[in-house]
Amino acid sequence: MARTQGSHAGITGPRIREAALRLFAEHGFAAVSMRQIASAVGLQAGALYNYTPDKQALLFSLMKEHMDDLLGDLSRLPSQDAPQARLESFVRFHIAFHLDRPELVFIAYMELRNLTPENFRVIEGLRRDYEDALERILSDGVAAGSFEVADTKLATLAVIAMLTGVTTWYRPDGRLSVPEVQDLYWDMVRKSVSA
Amino acid sequence: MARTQGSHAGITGPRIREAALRLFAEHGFAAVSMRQIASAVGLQAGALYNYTPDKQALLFSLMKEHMDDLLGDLSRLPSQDAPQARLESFVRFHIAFHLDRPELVFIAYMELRNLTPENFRVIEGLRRDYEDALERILSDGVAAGSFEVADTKLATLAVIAMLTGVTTWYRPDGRLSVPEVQDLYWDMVRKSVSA
DNA sequence: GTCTATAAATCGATAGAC
DNA sequence: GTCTATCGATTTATAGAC
Repeated sequence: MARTQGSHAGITGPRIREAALRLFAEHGFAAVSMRQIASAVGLQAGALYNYTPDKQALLFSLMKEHMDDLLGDLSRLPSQDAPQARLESFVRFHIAFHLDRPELVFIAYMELRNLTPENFRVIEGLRRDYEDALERILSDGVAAGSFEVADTKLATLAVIAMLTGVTTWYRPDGRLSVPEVQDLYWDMVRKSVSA
Repeated sequence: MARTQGSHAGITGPRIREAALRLFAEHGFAAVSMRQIASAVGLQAGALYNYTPDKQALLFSLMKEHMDDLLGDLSRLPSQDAPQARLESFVRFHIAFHLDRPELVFIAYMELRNLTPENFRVIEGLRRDYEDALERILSDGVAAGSFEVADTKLATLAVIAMLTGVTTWYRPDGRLSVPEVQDLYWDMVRKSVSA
């Protein structure tokens, strides 16, 4: 089955998503026009609608794939270790994953309010699943006497907020390497939930 | 000097700022039109330009005032105490201040990219002043042997990120009171910088 | 100080040619 | 699959009456 002349299916789609990702992260979903996205890929605006039914679906698709990747990678972490080891794995994973895709992280947080209600519920549910995984580690650690945490739900949100904040300041050419950042954050998290 | 008929100077201005604040926080700066703001205050769009030269100045004004309030209140905290006491004051202050104005906090972080370059530099400088105040506390504590922090700059950003995250989940009618939240976060912060 | 009216530009999305 | 052209709505901001 030969491709139609001028067709770039399989390559144009991803390029559109990458351009949208970059532009949404830089200017915000509402501030970016379909014409801007098309221009960044070398297309006219109308051609975008061969790849997405509308602008909203493009945003949702980016966020959904991001959350699926996050939960997919998370599920591959060792889950039989002691709570302290699982917490360390979580901390190092969270930092590495988020530093690897700062634009997606930014969008997944900043553009929640630009999702339609039903799309919002989907993303919010996935986010909740992720939080629950960390809370489970903390609860197990408290039950085992490894951690001393007065409120596991609050501690979960506090740790995630602390770790995710790394994307706001980390620069690859900066003072610290990723492993150094992981070590420093792990040290703080470890102490914050210790007895 | 009698006021012109129909004039509401001194009351309309603040009402416009409050409406803009609420709408920006809910939908984002770029997604809110001057007509929406005017409508929320019972005006036509043109009337807004008696109070702000343009939409950008309205956003900047909200963010600038917020940062000035933050630094003003911060400067009134006791600064002669021991590092541990100063850190506790900072943590409790940060939480109380931010929970008291979640919409401004949200905007001051989310809409940075919608500021013009010169306006961005102003806000970024004030934010840096605030971070420096916390880093000073941590550095003093390390020098005094009260804290054990491997990297005071990273610890500063980590603590601020953790604390500011409270605005994303706290609800006044929720499970925890503000003092309870302050206690829980202070416990985690205290341990995270301890020896 | 607020209004109506409007300028000038841009928006998302669609239709139809190729 | 991409193009040109366009619809209809909306945008910021301004001009001028009152």
